[in-house]
Amino acid sequence: MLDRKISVIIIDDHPIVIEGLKSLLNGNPEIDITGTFTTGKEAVLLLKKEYPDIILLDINLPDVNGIDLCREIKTLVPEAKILALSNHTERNIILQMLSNGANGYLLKNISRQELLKAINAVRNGEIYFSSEINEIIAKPTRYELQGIPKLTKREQQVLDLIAEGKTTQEMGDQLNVSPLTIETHRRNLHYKFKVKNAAELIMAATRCKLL
Amino acid sequence: MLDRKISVIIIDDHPIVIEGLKSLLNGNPEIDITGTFTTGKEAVLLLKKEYPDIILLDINLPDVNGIDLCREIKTLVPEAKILALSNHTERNIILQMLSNGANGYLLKNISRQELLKAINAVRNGEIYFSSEINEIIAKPTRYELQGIPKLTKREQQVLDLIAEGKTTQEMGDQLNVSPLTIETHRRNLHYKFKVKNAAELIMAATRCKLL
DNA sequence: TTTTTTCTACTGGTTTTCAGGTATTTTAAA
DNA sequence: TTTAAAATACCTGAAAACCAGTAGAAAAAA
Repeated sequence: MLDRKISVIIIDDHPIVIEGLKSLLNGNPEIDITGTFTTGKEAVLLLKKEYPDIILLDINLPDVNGIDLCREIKTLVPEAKILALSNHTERNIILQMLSNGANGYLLKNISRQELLKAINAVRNGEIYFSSEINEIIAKPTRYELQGIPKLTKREQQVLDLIAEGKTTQEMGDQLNVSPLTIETHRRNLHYKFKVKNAAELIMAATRCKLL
Repeated sequence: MLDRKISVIIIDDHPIVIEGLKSLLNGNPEIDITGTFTTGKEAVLLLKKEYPDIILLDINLPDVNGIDLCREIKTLVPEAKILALSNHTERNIILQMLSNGANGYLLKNISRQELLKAINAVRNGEIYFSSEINEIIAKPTRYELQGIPKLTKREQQVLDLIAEGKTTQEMGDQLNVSPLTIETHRRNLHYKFKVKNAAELIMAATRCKLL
């Protein structure tokens, strides 16, 4: 490891977070922060020229979705280790980041010690989670286990209108289809969410963040 | 202003944020960070001895609610200016902070320039909001304007059961009252939330965080 | 204690949803 | 291009929800 420093780049739109990470890492002589970016585009441009060891990646970016960006970065520089950095504690977001190639997931309340531990872990090819994240992954709720139903465009439209309190008749008028068609979509929504009426449907959809 | 430096204390449970704020403010010779705290209790203890000019206060703290803490701090050191620092963009949280004595509200994506601007503004007795916050305050949504309905115990019970997908009949059995009574409660819920069916009711109640 | 609110229950309606179907056309995938 | 999925449309009967008004008893607040 004494051949060269660990190069780290930071992608986060919050100046506070960038400065904070710099400050937490700067004390360490092995680490060299080679770039900080506030947008996904900027970061991607640099990655076409430079190849960092570690990428600290925020999920909430102004220009692109961090989850998609993760995949893009992994294809661009597959050997770089990506550490997701976020306040999101939703199980499926964490899993999506992993499936898109992240090597670890950290919450923003992380300490200097744990940050360094995480960086070392992913350098050694391990997958690292901060302790809260470990628990979230280990304890899926009933809804998370049953998965998020995949809705068609029409079904999503109908779902949105149901949430607005529209009646089947009104929805038919608005979408220019027969109310009988709307009833079919409604029935399919009930089936997909395993619920038996509109109230329960809205609850289920809300939990799945589909509303 | 040349008599002494502006003393600032920071209350935030994220090391990254504390380091970030320090780093953003340290360059300024007029500012002196006299303390950083990761819990509300620690901060309150210090405030009984020292009186800072500016308090940068996070709303999400592990031990206490930042909104309550704001009031406590304001009673303890009324002359100190409190700048709330948070990612919350919900209108009523912002207003609660103000009503509890905050002198400004900043989002955590703030830049160094704006942070300094905010500190100067509150020092001069102004109330400061970052631009996004200004917009949120200026544009209340329909729900925010109409306020949160006050429900009776029974109504809340019925609402919960509706959210579980229970029918009027089932609710009557479960609460040992006539289904006709449940219908009355249902009707009153619709009236209070200004909605016309169960789906809309669940949406409205969810927005009001009553579910 | 008086007043108000809450909970309860009823009548008599109308409207909407729900749960079975069937079937054609359009769109997307293999 | 064949196949599969999605969207469309229609039907019926039963169940549930919704509306509008009334009104007594119990509980809480003034």
